[in-house]
Amino acid sequence: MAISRRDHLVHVARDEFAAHGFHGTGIDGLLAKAGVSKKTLYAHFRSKEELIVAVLREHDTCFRDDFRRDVEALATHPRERLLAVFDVAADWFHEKSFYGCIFINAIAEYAEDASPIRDACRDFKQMMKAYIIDLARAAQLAEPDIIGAQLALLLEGATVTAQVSGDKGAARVAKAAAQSLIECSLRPA
Amino acid sequence: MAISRRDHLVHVARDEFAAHGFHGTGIDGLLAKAGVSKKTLYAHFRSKEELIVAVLREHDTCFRDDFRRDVEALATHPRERLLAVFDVAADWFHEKSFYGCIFINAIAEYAEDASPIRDACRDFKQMMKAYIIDLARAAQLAEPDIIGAQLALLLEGATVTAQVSGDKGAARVAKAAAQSLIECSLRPA
DNA sequence: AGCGAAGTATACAGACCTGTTTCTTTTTTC
DNA sequence: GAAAAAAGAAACAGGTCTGTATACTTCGCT
Repeated sequence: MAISRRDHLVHVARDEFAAHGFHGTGIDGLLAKAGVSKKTLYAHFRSKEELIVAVLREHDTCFRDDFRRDVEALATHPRERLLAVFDVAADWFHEKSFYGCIFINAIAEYAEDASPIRDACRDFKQMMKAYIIDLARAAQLAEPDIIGAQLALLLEGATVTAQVSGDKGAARVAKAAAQSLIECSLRPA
Repeated sequence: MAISRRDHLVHVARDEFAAHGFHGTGIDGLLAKAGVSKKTLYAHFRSKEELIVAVLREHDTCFRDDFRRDVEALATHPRERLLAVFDVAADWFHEKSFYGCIFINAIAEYAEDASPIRDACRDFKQMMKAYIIDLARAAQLAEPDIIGAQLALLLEGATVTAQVSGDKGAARVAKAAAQSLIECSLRPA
């Protein structure tokens, strides 16, 4: 079975929002790109905001699944997987259509304290952090919560740096820092 | 002498852009908030984009000066100053009107490869990284370029995390990571 | 006092925005 | 093959956007 029009629309919308921003992407242009009529859009979503939330939620699960798969394909031992995170990130940064983290970009445009958009972004960030902490725990590091949170910050920083400065080497820098942090935690003073 | 209308406008524009985004801030509303007429705006700037660039450039120098002053006020010894960076960041995160890094937010909305907006953002990030590397060099760390770049990533990550997740404790996490990285570099294996 | 620069207020143009509606066409299902 | 559901096409409504133009007012300076 081919994918539904809804899913196709969400997929195209994700690319357009990532490339041109959320306010910068008009409904008409988006629909033309997707080859979908306005009626269909508003049959599935009540508003543009609802479409945005759907895009973010879909990207959340999609990105998570891909990321985990890639990490697990790159390394098998837990401690290596913790570092492989940054190799997967490096590949991501090098993608032709890399526009930074769509959740960060979404918050930049929708800064209201409480909104489904913000919720989706928070949820994604929490999930990623939890994943890295899980890897740290599997690696049997002494304080997985602390190290995991630190590595998550490095990943965020590398992502933003790759986006804003176009410095894709940020992934390597972050990986080196991660390595230092892990090694340090293994031989306490 | 009172500040010029131009500077006043740029200042108000910065607050509005930070709070509601660039596309989300309309010229009319902005002018009403600033108490300035449209004619005055377009006498000083040829377009909204030119105003945005002016806002970013002004914020660049303003933020840099404040940041350095605060770091230098908090600590005198180079190594302490390197850590004080994260204390200053923590204060920033706790400000009532903290909306993340305006340069990151700008790139999120204006992702074109080459534009004066992107240039302003790149310049700011490069300047901040250079500042941290300078501090690392003054602290006589073995590889100031490497450690400095790593600490810059931590600062970026903490900023984004504080913004997206509202987790202002990210500054503390980043500071702890910075401390580990510095200590590690002082006692090589 | 008077002149000119600078600012305000406001209307306007033209484009674009989101979302609705109407009518036609395609596709599915029985 | 016919009824029914889904989707396309396109016009439309009402609003907002940036940027321009016009007319009036205020302020500084001489």
